[in-house]
Amino acid sequence: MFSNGCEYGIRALTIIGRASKEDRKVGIKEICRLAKTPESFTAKIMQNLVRRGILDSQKGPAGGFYISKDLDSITLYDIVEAIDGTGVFVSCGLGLAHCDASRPCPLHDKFASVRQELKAMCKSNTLNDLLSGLHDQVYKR
Amino acid sequence: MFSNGCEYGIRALTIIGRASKEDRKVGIKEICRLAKTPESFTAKIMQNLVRRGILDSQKGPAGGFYISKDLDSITLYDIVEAIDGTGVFVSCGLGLAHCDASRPCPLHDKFASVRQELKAMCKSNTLNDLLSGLHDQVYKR
DNA sequence: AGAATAAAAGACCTTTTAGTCTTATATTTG
DNA sequence: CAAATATAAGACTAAAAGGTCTTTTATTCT
Repeated sequence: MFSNGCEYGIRALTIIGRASKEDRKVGIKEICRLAKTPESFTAKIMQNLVRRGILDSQKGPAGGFYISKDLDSITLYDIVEAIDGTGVFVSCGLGLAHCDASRPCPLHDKFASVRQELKAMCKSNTLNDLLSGLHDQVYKR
Repeated sequence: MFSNGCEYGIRALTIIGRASKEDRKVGIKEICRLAKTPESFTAKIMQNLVRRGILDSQKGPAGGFYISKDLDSITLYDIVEAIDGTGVFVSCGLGLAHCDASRPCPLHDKFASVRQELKAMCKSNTLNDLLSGLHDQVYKR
């Protein structure tokens, strides 16, 4: 459904979000240790999210990643869009470039409603919502 | 959502299914011309589906692909499973190997219901159902 | 039987995704 | 200012997905 990078990104953001609630910055090593994600790859994803304004970072000692925005203002949709784009929310189930209500593929209506529910779910869940489901050992292997 | 190969496979099957209703076999060239899919790649997918018993084929002149099963007995789920496997129907939204109701990831419940709707949709739609939405120029570019 | 036709098989190539590693840059602290 | 620390940037490598091409095998038709 989502790319590996996107899954890693979401997991990492929950770790950072939790720390941010305690006004703590988190280094990439700690993020990846807790999120169980590959370090260099995750770092690259984080940098992309910083550029897109979802995340903040500070270099140097006592630096790390943190979130300055309201955790309720960052939706799952925002995160997925930033990493994977909107394809999963809008593309035709049969991969057609020109599939819409006026020229529907055989799957159009049925697929559209699934996509719609996915989209609604992602729009209605914020990073803060995810934190309530994040107990200490969630990402244990 | 589905792989390219899976999308091609579904499109190709609608072409073959329609022909099978008229007791016609279809060659790979005609299938790909109508389904707008790449020929060699589609052929490979068809061969996989033949091996898995979803599709039948006959070599030689006047040969081609056809479906001998009841078109109502082949669900979208069967097709997706044959080509992409069951991953999309069962995997954790955050990519965790051990995510379930007893040890849920922060997204588990919300994601499970989307996945569930996708699964239900795929199980309840048969190849025959798709044919009613297939008018002549559906896969026109 | 021989020629033509069509799928089967599998080697091969290309592109994208996934992931690593090295070097540079910024920040803090002593 | 120097040393240490941490992110930024980007070149690089590996693996998977996507796709092509050639050869073989089965079937039909003359």
